[in-house]
Order: sequence, then structure tokens, then C-alpha cells
Amino acid sequence: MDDLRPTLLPDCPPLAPTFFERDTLTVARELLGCRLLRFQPELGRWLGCVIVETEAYTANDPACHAYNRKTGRAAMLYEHPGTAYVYLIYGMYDCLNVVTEPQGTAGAVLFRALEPPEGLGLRTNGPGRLTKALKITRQAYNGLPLTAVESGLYLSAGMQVADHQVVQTTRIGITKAADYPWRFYVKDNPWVSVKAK
DNA sequence: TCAATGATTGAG
DNA sequence: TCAATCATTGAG
Repeated sequence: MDDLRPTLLPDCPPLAPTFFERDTLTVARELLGCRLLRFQPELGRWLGCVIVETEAYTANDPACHAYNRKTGRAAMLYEHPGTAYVYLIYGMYDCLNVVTEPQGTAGAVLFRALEPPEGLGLRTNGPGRLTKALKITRQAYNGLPLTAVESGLYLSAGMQVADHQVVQTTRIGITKAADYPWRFYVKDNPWVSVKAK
């Protein structure tokens, strides 16, 4: 009776790879208000969260894993736009990114906070928390397309966020290029991890 | 404030 | 080889 296969929600088609095949800062800004959809196998249904905080990382950015170099884990940043890049930070937390720019050019947007549906008790304010809450692991999701429903995790367009509701400020937790204003979040949204000072 | 915890990186 | 670093979090 129960069909556990991921099924497409009619009003939530995935964003196309071309959405991500653009300037990383533009993608980071436009992802605010978009939805991250996660299939929950144990419940047989989809869970949708609104993206409220992002950060941009590019090839010529000292804070980027692929800065001036293409080796190891950072190779994923050169993959097809729309690909998931999940890495382990501080030995205990996975962080979710989506690859941007054309294939061959490094770039990614880090998801720092999501607004979850009410009443589920999900903690999605913080890059380590949101992956834990949605059970997104490096082993399962690194390299999967976030543009395909079959991944069980994909991105979809949502509400447009007006410019006056967007705060652009400096990124969190880095020491290199800490002055770059490459972090975007939705103004006054309670799920944002850290407010600008 | 500060320790936990492990992959990645760069120096030797 | 091996020590320092790190896009964080939760406990005290």
C-alpha cells in the first residue's frame, strides 16, 4: 500500500542546473526564499524548508576549499552546477553546499540556515544543525545532483525575497577573507543563525 | 569560555 | 610522516 518512492510534488519542480551555472554571489542571493526539499523514507513523504541564510565561496576566495588549487575534497567544487558538496567540519559536523559556476570553475553556496515547517521540532538554524536535522551526510549526499527529485534532496523555487528584506554582510567562522560581505540572510527571520552587528 | 573530534593540508 | 588548521556546536 505505502509507496516509499520519492514522488514529485506538482507545485515544486526542481530548479534547473542553469540556475546554478551563474555568478556565485548571484546564486547565493537568489537562493534566499527558495525551498530545500527532503524526502523522508521512514515517513514516505517530502519535507520542505525555506532557505533563509547562505554564504558564497569562489575560486579566487582565500576562504574557499578550492582556493588556487584543485585537489582532494575540493575537486567537487569544479563539478556540474547544482551538484551537492557536503564536507565534514571540526571533525563532527557535515555542511551542505551547492556547486555553482560552469563546470570547470570552482564555486559553491553554503546553506547556513533554513526555516522548517512548524511543529516538527527541527533545529535548522546553523550549517551543522540543518544537516543533522535533515539527516544529510557526506557519505550519502556528496556529489548528488540537487536538481533531481531522484536524489531525495533537491532545490525548488519558492517565494521571492525583496531586496529590502535581504541583509548582505560578512561570513561567519572564517579567518581568511573575513571582510568579504558574501553572506546573505532574510532580515528579521528568527531562524537566521547569527545576526549582523 | 572552551573542549570535542577527524579529514585535509602543508611543512619537514 | 605529523602537527596545525578548520565555512561548528553544546556544555559548563
